[in-house]
Amino acid sequence: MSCELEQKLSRYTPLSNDDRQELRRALGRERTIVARTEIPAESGDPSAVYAILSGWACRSRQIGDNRKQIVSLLLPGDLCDPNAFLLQRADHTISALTPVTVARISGAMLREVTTLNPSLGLAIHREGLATAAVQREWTVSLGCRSGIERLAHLFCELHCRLKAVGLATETTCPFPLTQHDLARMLGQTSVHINRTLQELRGLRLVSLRARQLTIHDLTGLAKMAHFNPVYLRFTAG
Amino acid sequence: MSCELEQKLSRYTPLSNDDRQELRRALGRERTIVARTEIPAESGDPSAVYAILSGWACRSRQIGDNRKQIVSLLLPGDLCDPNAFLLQRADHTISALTPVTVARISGAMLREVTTLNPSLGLAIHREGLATAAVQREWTVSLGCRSGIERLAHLFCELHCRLKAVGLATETTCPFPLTQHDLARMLGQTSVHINRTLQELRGLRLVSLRARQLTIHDLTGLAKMAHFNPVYLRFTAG
DNA sequence: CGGCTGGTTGATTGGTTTCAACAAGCGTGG
DNA sequence: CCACGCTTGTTGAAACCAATCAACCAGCCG
Repeated sequence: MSCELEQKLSRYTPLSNDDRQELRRALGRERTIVARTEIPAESGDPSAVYAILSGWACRSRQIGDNRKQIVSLLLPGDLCDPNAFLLQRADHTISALTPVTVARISGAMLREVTTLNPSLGLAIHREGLATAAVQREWTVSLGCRSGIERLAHLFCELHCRLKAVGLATETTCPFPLTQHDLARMLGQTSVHINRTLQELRGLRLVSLRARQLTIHDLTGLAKMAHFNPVYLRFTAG
Repeated sequence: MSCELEQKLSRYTPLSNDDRQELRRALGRERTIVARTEIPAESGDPSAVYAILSGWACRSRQIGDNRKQIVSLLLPGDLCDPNAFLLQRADHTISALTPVTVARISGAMLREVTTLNPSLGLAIHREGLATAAVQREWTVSLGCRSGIERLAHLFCELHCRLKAVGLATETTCPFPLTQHDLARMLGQTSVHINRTLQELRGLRLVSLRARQLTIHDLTGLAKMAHFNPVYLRFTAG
């Protein structure tokens, strides 16, 4: 169970040993990206995807000269289609927030594996649905959650996603994002993120120190965030 | 060219007469939904999708008792997967904003048609990519565009999408949304939408009367909105 | 040590919400 | 037919949340 992708996909539908072996076979060309640099588009194969093996990355979009919005976070076990940005290379980038390792899955390999192993195909399809649901939920957060609710919701989402791939305990998870990153994700300034963070700490809900998030009251946090994990589509277990 | 879906898909990749015929064959069970009511989930076939034949609909998400966010708009020619909300029926609904007619495409039919007609498969795949890009762009708008920029961007997006299916002229398009709808889309109150709308009119960029949008200065509007249509993935023509 | 990044704090400004009232359009029923 | 209610749009004043600007602190690393 070394591979987070394998672990995550098995949370969408049960995978046999054969499925798991095929998945490993599909992973090619591993590469490392240094923190705070852009992950270059895969030239040649427009239907290839990257699997994030370790580290955190993000999709972001620049508006004008001094505005930048992080539109999604990519965690270990996530799939990202760089083809989605082939057409818009000018203004949409995927970049590493920490040191990141990725493995390429070619379009041909993807088709081969998903037709030979329907369970894998189903799991990958559900992964796509979950990704879309996360994106919608970010829209909801930005559209109608208050500052403190947004932050609470993000913490719930990330804790849940990381726990699904074995990278979080019941109460803690790694949290390499800076307050500036959080600000660009949640549509606020880092100054205000800072104050909101203090408020959450004051309410004894979470604390964030030394790149680690500790959740003191998950129920309270979820309630404040109006967080309902069903949209992430993980099955129990 | 009566069907908007056909017209839209042909904007992603050229379609042969056979492709078009197959697409028509795939459309089943047409049904009508009255304005301001929910479109019920398709029970039974979780991989079936709906094609919007006419009218405007939206996906929306309720938070608490009095907050509601419209997360996406569904226009004629759009596909929507009601399976995406099977798992979260409680809090995510698709509802008609105007009278709407939809046609069901069963999961089996979808697979059959896309394997027999690769061009159709490609076009539908690209449609999915474009939908995801639109969702990301809404995230960007809510995250870092000002009130007036958001409204300008939405107008550009909708005009472009409607023009792609032949429902808009160079300068006008139907616009059945109320200011309250706009507010729930753009994360603001209808009062503020009202004032922003007046500002856009004052700048001679657009006017909105009698359920019709008139764009007086598309270049100016796009500039104000930081609108770049490439993300919609329509090919020229 | 110096310089850098990331975090913290305070004072001020400003964009939006909220609340409240009112006008216009429209379909319905007395 | 007009009255009535309902939805949609419009306007003003006050309150508030978050941005801005600016300064400062802590930790880290070359």
